[in-house]
Amino acid sequence: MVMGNKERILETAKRLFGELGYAETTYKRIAQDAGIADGLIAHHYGSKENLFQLVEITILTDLLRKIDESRYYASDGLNSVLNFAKCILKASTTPESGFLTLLRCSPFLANTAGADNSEILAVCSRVVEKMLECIKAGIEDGSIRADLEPNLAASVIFSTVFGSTRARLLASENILGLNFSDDFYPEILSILARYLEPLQSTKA
Amino acid sequence: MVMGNKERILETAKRLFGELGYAETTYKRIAQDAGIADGLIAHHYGSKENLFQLVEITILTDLLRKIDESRYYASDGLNSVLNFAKCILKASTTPESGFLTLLRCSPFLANTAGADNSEILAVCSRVVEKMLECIKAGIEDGSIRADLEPNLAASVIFSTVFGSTRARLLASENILGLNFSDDFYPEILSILARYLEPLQSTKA
Amino acid sequence: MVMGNKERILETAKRLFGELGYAETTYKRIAQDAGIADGLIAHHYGSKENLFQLVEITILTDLLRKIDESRYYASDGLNSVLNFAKCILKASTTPESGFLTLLRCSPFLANTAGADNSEILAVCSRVVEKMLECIKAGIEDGSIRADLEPNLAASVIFSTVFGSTRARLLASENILGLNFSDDFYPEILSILARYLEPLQSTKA
Amino acid sequence: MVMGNKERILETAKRLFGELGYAETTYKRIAQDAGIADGLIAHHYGSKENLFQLVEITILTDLLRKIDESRYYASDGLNSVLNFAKCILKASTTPESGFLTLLRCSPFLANTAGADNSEILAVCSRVVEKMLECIKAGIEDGSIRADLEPNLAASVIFSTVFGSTRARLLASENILGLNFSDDFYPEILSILARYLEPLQSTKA
DNA sequence: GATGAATGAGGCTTCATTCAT
DNA sequence: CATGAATGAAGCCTCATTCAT
Repeated sequence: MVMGNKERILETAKRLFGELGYAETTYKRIAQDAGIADGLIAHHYGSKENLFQLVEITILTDLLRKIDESRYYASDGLNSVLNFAKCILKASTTPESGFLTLLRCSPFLANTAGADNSEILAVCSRVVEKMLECIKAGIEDGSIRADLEPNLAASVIFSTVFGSTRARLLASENILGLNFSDDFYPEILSILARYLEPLQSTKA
Repeated sequence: MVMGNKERILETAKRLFGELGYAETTYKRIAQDAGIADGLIAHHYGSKENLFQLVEITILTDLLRKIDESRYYASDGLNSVLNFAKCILKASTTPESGFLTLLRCSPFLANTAGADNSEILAVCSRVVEKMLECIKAGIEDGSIRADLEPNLAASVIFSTVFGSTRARLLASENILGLNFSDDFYPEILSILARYLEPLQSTKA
Repeated sequence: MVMGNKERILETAKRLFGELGYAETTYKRIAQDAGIADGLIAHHYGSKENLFQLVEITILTDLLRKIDESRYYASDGLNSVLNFAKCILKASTTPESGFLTLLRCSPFLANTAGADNSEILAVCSRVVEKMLECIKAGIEDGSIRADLEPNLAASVIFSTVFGSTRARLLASENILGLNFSDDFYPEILSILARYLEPLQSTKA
Repeated sequence: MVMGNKERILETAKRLFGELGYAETTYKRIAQDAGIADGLIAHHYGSKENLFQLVEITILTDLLRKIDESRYYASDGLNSVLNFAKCILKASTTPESGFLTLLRCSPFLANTAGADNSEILAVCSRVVEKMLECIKAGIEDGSIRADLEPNLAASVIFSTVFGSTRARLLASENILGLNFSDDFYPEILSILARYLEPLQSTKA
């Protein structure tokens, strides 16, 4: 199937926002990389801010779908949380997912002052709520320890997962002396598992 | 003591880079906020990129000093690692520290393509190495479990700590539905402690 | 035929570089005189330096064409050299030729340090080589005295011809007490002719 | 003798105007090269334009003195003209003379529009008049052919001499394919001599 | 005399956006 | 839908010049 110009612009923008950041991704650059005329971008998407938001929403929506799929394979609440985390970690290693854009240009950080983020925030909220659901289900079914406050746990999980993807990105750009080996993500997941699981001592 | 213009520019820039990000922090804005003429910035600091790097280095160096101080109070390797983490978490709640700038404009993300980051990276490396020292000392003195690979542990710690500061920042900007309560940072610290400590079962 | 904006910019720049020199020919001035917006200059020509080089090349190329034409009317080598000189002298009295720009902003003198002149120099070299051809042809056909070293002769001819156009320009700007009468260029040509011709004594 | 700051500024400026041209010779650059503070230039010389004019006048006055000296050695009018030319050619090969500045920043071409050149022009006029004197003396004493119109002859001489110094400069900057050998200036002088001398045939 | 901080105008250039074709 | 010329605001930076010390 041939990709239409409109879609090609979106794909190119998704990649460039991730590689260059919001400010350095220009209309001209997008047009060049997509092989179309400057004006066509505005023609299809209006403003740069608008295009950016659409990119973010697309990425988040795709991620959300993946997360939903992953739940299907989870045997209990704990596993649905861990699968959730795995989805995010996997996206961070999949260039086409556009996850890089999320990291570089967090909707919160990249946009021009005063822009209307409400749409993006709505999708973000859905992600958060889905996580809360998973946690609560885990507490319910006994796979997650009952003394956890769901909101706090969600905060911990998101910060740990996104923190590790971001750290890995920085390391991959050759910045710190640290090597992020293949053990890194598994280590993060095991920490999360230990954090969520009921105390093992009782099992022994 | 009265602050000279040169220092005032640096302070203003530190704040603005944190609040607005690199791209939206303009000469004009800095000059207005500092109450001086546009040209003075270039006079004292050469270029925007240069000023930015100086800001980052200042922040990182201050942080490094705090970390060194914190080690004085640590009884063993484990505690020096945890104090290290506490220093970073504390900086994230101290506006004057400029930590916000670090989060928004990671040296890795903010600068224009092709800039020379070597100086900043040198300071970053010192932070990383200091952490590695702490971990190794802990393994040596038995306060940290011996089966940990120091590099992997450092990766985990940095990603967890910076991830949590970043998540808290995003939440503080009212972005997610999550409330980051006062329990959040303690929770992060306790997770790290559990991750590093030798297995408790022997104590029982 | 209506002149497009792109061409109008080039024409305006050609004139202004000649009248004001490189440094004082500003984007704003070009835009005003051409009746277009500042940004259009960069849009069409990239940079001021680039525009300047294009102007120079255009002028030199036009001159080269005239020189080629003039050769058609030359009966022998000597005449082709003299026609060559006449072409340059004529250009210096033809405002549209842009010759003034050549005098004011010699490629050698006007550009900012470190610019890439190679293209201009290539055209210059073609002018020089064409002159050498003419001289050698004249020596061959006996119309130019055989004891002349072609390189030296070319140096003399160029310095004399360009020197006279430059002196005339300065005088025309009312600078010296000297009046450059209509006899001036003919006098220069006759000096060149005497310099090149075989000794007349043989004719007598 | 130690050079005072004021004099050092003048010397440095003389050199830099020659090397860089008017526009690219900045206060900062002069101050750096002279090893003094920025503000001192304005303190001593007022404006850049003023400093430039002083430089030019200094150069021209020095040249005028040399020309006067050369006349002392001339046996007749023709020789005084040729010595005059020799003085100029010699200055063009003497860096300290500042002649380069005359070539690069002809008073006529370099200054900002609307500047008051009257002082420089006065010195220029003295140079021109001195040349006219020499020519007339030569006609008077029979060493220069009587049918020459003095003004025209002066124009020819100046344009030829300055033209050759300028061409040599361009060549020395490696610009054309032409090599300006040591024969060049002698050739120019011999052409001038032939131009001025009474017809030799009568002597034979 | 000497310093160098400070000013502010202006230069080149980039860029999102508009619009005629 | 598509092009790319055109706009003009704004950004970074340079620079001559002033001035307090």
